[in-house]
Amino acid sequence: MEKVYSAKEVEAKWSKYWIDNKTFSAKPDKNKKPFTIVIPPPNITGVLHMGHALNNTLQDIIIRFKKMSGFNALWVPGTDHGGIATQSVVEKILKKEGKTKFDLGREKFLEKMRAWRKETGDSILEQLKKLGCGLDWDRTAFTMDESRSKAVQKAFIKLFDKGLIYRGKRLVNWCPHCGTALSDIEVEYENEKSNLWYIKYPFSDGSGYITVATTRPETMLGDTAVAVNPDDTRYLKVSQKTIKLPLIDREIKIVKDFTIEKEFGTGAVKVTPAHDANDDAIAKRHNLEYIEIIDAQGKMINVPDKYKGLSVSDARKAIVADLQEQGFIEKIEDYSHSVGRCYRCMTTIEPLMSWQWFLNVDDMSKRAVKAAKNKETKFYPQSWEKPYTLWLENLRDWCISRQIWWGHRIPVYYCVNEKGEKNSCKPIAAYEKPKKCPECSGEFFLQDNDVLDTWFSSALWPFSVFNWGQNDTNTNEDLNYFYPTSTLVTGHEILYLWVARMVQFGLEFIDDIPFSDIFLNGIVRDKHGKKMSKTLGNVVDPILIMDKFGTDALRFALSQAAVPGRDMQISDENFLSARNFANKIWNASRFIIMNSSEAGELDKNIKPKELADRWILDEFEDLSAKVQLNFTNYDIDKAARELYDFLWTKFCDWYIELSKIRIASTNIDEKKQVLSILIYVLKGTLQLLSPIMPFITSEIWEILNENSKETKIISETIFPLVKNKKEVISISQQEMKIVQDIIVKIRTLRSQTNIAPGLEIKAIFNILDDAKSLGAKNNQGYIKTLAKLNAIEFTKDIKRPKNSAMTVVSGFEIFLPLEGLIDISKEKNRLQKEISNAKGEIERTTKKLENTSFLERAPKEEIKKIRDRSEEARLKIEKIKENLDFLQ
RNA sequence: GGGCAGUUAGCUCAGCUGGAAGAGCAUUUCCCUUACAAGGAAGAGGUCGCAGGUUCAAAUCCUGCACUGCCCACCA
Repeated sequence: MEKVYSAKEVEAKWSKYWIDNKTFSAKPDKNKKPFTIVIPPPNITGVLHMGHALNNTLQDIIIRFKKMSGFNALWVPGTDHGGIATQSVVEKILKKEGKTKFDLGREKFLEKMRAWRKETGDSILEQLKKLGCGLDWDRTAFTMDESRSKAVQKAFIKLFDKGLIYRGKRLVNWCPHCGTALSDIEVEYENEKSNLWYIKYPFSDGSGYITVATTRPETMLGDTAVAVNPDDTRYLKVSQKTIKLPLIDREIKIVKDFTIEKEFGTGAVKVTPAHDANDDAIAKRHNLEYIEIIDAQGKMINVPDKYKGLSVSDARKAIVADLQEQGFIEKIEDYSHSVGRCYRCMTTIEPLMSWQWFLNVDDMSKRAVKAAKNKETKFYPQSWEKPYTLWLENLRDWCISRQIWWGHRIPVYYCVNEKGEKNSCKPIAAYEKPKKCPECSGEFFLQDNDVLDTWFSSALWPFSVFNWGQNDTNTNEDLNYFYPTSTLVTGHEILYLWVARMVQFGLEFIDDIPFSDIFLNGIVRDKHGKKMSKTLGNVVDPILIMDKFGTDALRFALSQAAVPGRDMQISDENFLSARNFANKIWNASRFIIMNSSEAGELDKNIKPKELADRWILDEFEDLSAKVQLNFTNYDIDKAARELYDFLWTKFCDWYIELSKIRIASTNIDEKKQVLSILIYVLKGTLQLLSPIMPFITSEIWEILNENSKETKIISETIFPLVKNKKEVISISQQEMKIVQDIIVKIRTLRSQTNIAPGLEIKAIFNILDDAKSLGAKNNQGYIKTLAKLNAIEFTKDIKRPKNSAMTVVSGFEIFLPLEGLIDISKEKNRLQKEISNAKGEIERTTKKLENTSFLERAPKEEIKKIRDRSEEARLKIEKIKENLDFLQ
């Protein structure tokens, strides 16, 4: 074994091994309990970023943990076609060639899309292999492959036939850049500095005007009313009047609506039903006319020639200028308000009227809410449940059609005549083009041009990956066994976009929730707390981190930072420290392996006879229980920290150091004993760590078992059983604490009196309390080794050795005779400081002990603890003072 | 406007079923001690955001407030 752990070869070896040997493939098996995770399918546009690295590391940890806990663990891989996002990437490439998708036409363009997918499609899955993910690669799915497409069709047809999917012309969120409608959650709102224009709308009868305040003056050409609050005393008498719209002189009414806030602006609102969601609602209540003035390209239509064809922003400038010139602008204020943008291209959304397909989700939403409230779907952390149910309760129908080409084409066919003109027959939803129209017996059909929202197929993912929808039955062997899946691990940013819809569809189609646990991970931020983004240039590439620090280091650093539901800041320091940890594990193992190979065959039976042995075994049991509990509760961060602390501090700094004296022993039995315990604890710890750091633990495990009959594959092993341990500190742990205290005290003494670290010296322990000193007496060997002493003299009432450094621990005084070596004045200062520390302790404790309420109400053990502490501090001061006198 | 998190050592964060303030990194001193200098030993560094309250006892429970970040909402 090399002195420094080199991750590269080890990682390449094991990620290949797991794939070649199908370590993580799973089939239905009645004798084992399933544990299933379905991957959040990354978009095929994607390259692995930190968010993926985190999300998939967490899933892999859970899968490996469950597998090693005896479950039939399955993790299904796959990718998403990504709808608008992916199409726009290819469109950008076309644009560089000076072409648009229309130059190619639908079929050619889709060919191009498929070619692009083939080329770059699954590269992210390759990166997941590098990350070590224990996925069942034979099950790799794609949202647009044959099986998944069939599932989409089946789902659509079912919903259509049930009457839940319908087509209508409605006000939708329209992205002029992407040229498609979007659902409500695909719009992101952002505050923008703008103006509030106050425009005078003259009454038709010439009796003055009413002023409206608006952020969108250009839409005035589509106004069909002005609305005021019915309680607004300023406008009590205006409702009989009409208004003559400036610039175009169209006559519009004044309506009264309770939603209008009197305090805002002038309390009078211009109403543009065809281009504003609020106005649309008002228009419905008051039966107002809809006038469309903006088209799908974001250009003005149905307006005077002067404005026709202008973009929205140009139209705004022109209209404001004209209004100003004609004296209709009362004033212009600075104003900041939120503007909706397309979540893919950040273009400002235009609300406009459009023919679209909608899905009525009322019933599914209610069922999803019920499932959450009954804790059938549980959230980790729980705080997400409330916003989740709130969102579901206030859902409007989902606009599922998109005017793009890349996606699942809507399986609806219209009966047409020979010229291709639509007949009035009812559209038909079907897998294939119908042969004959049931209404008119016509034989010509056209398929709907739109495709489905990419999230429609994503919503089917938890069961479409198990090939739901391939036939008339609603289930199959895989679904029966693996569905509902166990845990969904994802970021909260797609809680509504994806998670909620999977639950809705699972309940709708399978009549069961898709997963019981929803584990939400946070966002990975840079070291300044900024979200990583290409434009900011602060993106940390996980692949580079893997190459630089090792994949296990990346995984460990992410795990340690992954407090459920919380964002995390991460930087090279985290990875560096994790890499050092990997090296530490490597070297500890190296030490043990080197020595055990010299020792020959080891005892299988562990006979812990020494304090240190009992102690480390107790500590290991605690660790095992804690880590397994943490994994179960998705507290991956806690598990990582527990393992780090145990391995580094308890195992390496203490137990291995303590074991050295016995390893060096000439007594071969003694040597074998301690080595068998070292190996036992090391192996167990490697197992517990292997879900987080699978590569290094696999490698060490293999080396450890080189000549053994045990499996050489750590992933195939089962975790050590957790004994039902009480939450108390064991006797060994108490005793060990005393020994450690003594060692640290002596080392401190040595360090502060500048005794050369290598120099072995003698110590005198002057016993003050026989009972308390027993532990030290029984474990002198440890104290000598770790405190570098060549002898310990136990005495009572000794004469103080001349010029010695001293300190007091529980049960005795310790003297280090250092004739001629110590600086008397320095030693005095040091002792003074110890006294002042002890005095502080006395002050704190006496304050409590003089408090009668404390003595009356606090538990007895607590009072005893304080008394002991107080007494110890008192004794300490007394002894140090004696020594100070002696030094003088 | 509503909701949810967070505020602890210079930095990143643990601790929060109430009983002596913790880790990593950075920093100071010493040490290349035969597992590891990607290491070891010993230090220094905090009135736990502010103000009240409950309690014998509060970083931990309750109530306000401030700041930061996120989410939701029909902010014309």
